[in-house]
Amino acid sequence: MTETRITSLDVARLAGVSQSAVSRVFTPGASASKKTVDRVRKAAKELGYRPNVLARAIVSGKSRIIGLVVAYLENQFYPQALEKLSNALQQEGYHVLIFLTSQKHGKIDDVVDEMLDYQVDGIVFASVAMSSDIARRCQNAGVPVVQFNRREDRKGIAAVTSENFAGGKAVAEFLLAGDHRRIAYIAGWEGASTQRDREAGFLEGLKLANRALFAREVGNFDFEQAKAATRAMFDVPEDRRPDALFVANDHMAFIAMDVIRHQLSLSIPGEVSVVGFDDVPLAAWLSYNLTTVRQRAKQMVEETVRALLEQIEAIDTAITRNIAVEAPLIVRGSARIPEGWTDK
Amino acid sequence: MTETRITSLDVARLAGVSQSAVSRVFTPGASASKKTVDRVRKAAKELGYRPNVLARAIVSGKSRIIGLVVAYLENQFYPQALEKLSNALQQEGYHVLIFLTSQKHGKIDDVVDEMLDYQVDGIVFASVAMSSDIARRCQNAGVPVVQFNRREDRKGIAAVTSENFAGGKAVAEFLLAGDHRRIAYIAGWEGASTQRDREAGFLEGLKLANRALFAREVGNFDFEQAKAATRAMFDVPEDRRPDALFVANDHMAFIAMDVIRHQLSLSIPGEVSVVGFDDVPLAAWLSYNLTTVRQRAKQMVEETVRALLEQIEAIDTAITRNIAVEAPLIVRGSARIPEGWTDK
DNA sequence: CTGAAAGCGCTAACAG
DNA sequence: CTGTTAGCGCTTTCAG
Repeated sequence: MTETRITSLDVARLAGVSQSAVSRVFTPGASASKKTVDRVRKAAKELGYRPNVLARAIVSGKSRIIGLVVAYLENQFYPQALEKLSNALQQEGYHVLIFLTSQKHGKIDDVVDEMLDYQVDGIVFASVAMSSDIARRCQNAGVPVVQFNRREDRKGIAAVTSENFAGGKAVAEFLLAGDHRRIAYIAGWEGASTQRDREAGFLEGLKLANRALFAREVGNFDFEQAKAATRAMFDVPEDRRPDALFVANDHMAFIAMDVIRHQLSLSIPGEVSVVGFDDVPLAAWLSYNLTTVRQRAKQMVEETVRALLEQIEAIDTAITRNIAVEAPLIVRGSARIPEGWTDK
Repeated sequence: MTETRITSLDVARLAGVSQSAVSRVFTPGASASKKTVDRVRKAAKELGYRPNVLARAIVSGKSRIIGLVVAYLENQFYPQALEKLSNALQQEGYHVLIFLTSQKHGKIDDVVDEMLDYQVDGIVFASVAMSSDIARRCQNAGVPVVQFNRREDRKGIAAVTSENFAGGKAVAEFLLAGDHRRIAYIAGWEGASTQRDREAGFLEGLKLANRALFAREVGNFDFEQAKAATRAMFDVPEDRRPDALFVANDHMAFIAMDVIRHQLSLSIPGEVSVVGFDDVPLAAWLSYNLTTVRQRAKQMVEETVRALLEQIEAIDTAITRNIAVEAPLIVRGSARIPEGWTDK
């Protein structure tokens, strides 16, 4: 076996045409006579030739690689989104260079440099905080950026999220309708727009009914912290214990449920109603059967890809904008269902 | 803002040296006087220069990209492994081009072509069936391959797995020691070596005690199929119902537990003991608290990276071999614990 | 439509 | 150690 790379020149020789003819045949916006095309294709197949993407990238400036930065895959929402995103981009002829990174500050700057080194055609930041410096660097390099599941107030970066505010508000309305008296909230990382928007919507919903939050803890989207937060909130005398809990995402809601049920032996939804946010597959499993707000991952991904390609192929007018996908409340069994409640 | 790429030539001019001097400074096996290095580095920093990885790849033949093919991310074991793998490779200066693909036959062939197009330095196949054709194509292209969590009997491809046979056997011993009478098994996809090895070890364990399997169904590592399999197995008169169940992986074990507990109202481990395989994070959560065999993802990843780099940097003798990582039984609460049982 | 020629940005001999 | 000189495999003018 050869181990030698077959080049367009090899094909050209076999087909009896020039090397540039071969190039044209394999270039989308080509122009070649049917005769040439046929001969080249035949020779190419015979040799098993495939254009060298790297060489093409270097000269055309388009690598057809999209950089993807994800902070952590523990929360089931991200693997799921990653899977969809990868498939959608592959569909469009792009490939995904993946970077998993902690939120650590220096780290992410390095990551951006490394992506730029590969001349990625675009970058998706999934739920990672972005310094304005990063945005600037990407812009300088002419690389489109879109944020997935987090938005920045700062203008100029496209972002795709759910309607987090509306989702949070809907949870408040649902809990209120269920006649809950002591409504509590476990927050995610307060630097995250998702967290802020969900909480703001939730509080707005309470406020419209002239009600205030009964208790609040911060779980930081982290497993251990959410566990501690739940214990702090519920391991108290009964009269100070919440009867309803909204958790900023499903991942934390699960551990909250575990603590409430298995460590404190309280019944859900009998003594405590729990509502989450995301609707990851696990939420539907019978052990949790979690009432939650659904993030439509598929739509979010579609919008992300659209926003990205729009910028990449932009003749000029790529309007960077924030897109929010509708997020419906999915009623299951972890929270008391108000009498006569019907899903919309 | 410029938008123009800074090249080594720009740096050379500013530093007052030749272009190749710049190249040398940025090439690991370089040789340049301290003076040159300093001047180049300074000029580079001033311009914000970074070598173009693609150009480097094309001429050096090394892209420092590793292709990763994963079948599905639903099973928590894979996101977890992916995260570790990505980090480990980044540590070594490699980057991961990720391909998520169904097992569909044509698909994976295309994927390999696409990776080869990018001149990946190596490929990791995580739990995907490999045709011998694929192996050959990679070998032809001189691209090292290692399989993660699946091995092929065919020689010539390195593979990293757990000690699946021993793990399965340990489960049998544990269940036997727990005095279970009707021991059942839910299998994964029968084309997978992991499935075969786990089952073979399990059966061997039973056989050594002169016992046979009481019932067997196939779950194919699939959520819905595992659900159906569990129902078929347990929704029967009590005298035909197993009192112990080994499931080929945690992912299926969870749904089995849900069906047993919440649909059939049987108690675990009171009426049925359940044991899984993988020890994904969810297994430790209180709702499941699953006794299972641990796959040491960290070690598996380390071995994978080692095997890969060994082949990539191979002077010549890269012995392709199968590596099996020890897989200990983790005793939790989903299966009756034999009296006097102590973890080793 | 086609071939010749000029690069893309970089590494790797090769003489000094 | 350094600069000069060839390329790597491909796209893209530019004349025909």
